[in-house]
Amino acid sequence: MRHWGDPSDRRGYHHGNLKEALVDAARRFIAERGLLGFTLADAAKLVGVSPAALYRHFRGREALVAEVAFRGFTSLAERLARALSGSGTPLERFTRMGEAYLDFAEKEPGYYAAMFSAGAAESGLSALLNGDAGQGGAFGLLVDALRKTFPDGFGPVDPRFLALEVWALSHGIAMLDAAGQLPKGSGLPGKHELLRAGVLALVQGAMTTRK
Amino acid sequence: MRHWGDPSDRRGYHHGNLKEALVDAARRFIAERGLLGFTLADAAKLVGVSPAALYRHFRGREALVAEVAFRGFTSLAERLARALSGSGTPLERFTRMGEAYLDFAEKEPGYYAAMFSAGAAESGLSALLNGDAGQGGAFGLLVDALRKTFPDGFGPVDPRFLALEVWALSHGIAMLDAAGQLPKGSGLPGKHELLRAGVLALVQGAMTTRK
DNA sequence: TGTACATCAGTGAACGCGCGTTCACTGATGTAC
DNA sequence: TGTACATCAGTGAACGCGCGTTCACTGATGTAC
Repeated sequence: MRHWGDPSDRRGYHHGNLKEALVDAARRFIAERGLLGFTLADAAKLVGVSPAALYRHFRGREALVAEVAFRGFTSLAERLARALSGSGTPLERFTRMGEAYLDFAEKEPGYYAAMFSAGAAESGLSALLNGDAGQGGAFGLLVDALRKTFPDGFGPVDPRFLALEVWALSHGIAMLDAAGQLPKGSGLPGKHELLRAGVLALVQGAMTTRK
Repeated sequence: MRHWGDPSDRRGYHHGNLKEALVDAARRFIAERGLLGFTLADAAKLVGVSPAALYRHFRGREALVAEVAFRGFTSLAERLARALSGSGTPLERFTRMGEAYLDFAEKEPGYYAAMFSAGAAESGLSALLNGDAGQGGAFGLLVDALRKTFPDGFGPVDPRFLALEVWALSHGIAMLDAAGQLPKGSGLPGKHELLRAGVLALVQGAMTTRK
């Protein structure tokens, strides 16, 4: 079986799938070495192409990273939607969505780093985040999920406010985990339980808030 | 008044306070341009010294960044401790501690970025985080604060577990805010209210958890 | 108090390196007739 | 079907740059006698 991104993919002079292969290589290098450690030269070499070939498909390094981030947001939204549309009670599905988020951050650190890098917010990617669920926006998806999971609402609390809290907690756990700053072997439950219990507490806290 | 870090500080051939000035310059540059954008050459120039002078005080770039991170942890722990030892009810002081955390992340992005950079966990700095409160560990401080603020405990929930949740939420809010990914002008309350309400919900959630 | 000397914080020039990017080019592909 | 030609995805060599780091050095400081 042949894999894109492998130098042996080359079908002669034309690669045939260079753009995809470059995005894939970038994602992998960012995952391995971080956004700092990723270089165009390495990506080109991995793909089996000269460094200059990249410029047929991207304006430059920044554009390539932005493309990785873009695909990351798309992929994340897909996974969250899939987790949410599974079987079980609404609360179970909502919980599974949280797990899917942490899994994504852990298994796709390349995507995740690109998505939340310094320049990501400026390059119009935030629309992907804050867009409606129908437009594939991950945040909109979360808000919708909250509305469906808890149809009675949260009293005076705006679902978007609650969604922000859930997201911030998820993001914080994911970042601390990625940085190796969650205590290991302390006898404490792991990150998934951390998120599950935290989300439950946030939701319950919102529901018991009365004007 | 003269400031360290200003080229005019030079008292002739010997700087007199070069180490401090370099750490300060590094912190400022990291704040302005991020960890990627910070260079030793810029720091040396700002301080008014040749790039080579740095090597009298640090083994290299990495060591300088580690020193910035070290001071960041120390400074954060001090501020948290100060916020906690103020006036008011325990809950008020605990809330103020959360605000101090967010303020630190916002006002000292140089420290914060260095503290939570990729290499920070490996360089023994995690001890500063996870150490006891008596040793100045910020996390230990948080655990202690929870114990004192809620002397009745949290039923079956380990205070360290709750502290992790609070910290992850704080960190997540701070990171999203720094990346410009918290929605602005949406009519939603700001980050401080986000943290206050979130922490309250987490604490209440823990208190109402019964085996 | 004055002098010799050890110490050490600085200089400044240079280094090797690897980066992102450019350029004129060439080989492959697809289409018109 | 065969040929001419436009298109365009690749090459490969080179670029300028700025980085972190080194080196032999020099000037200032402090101490012993």
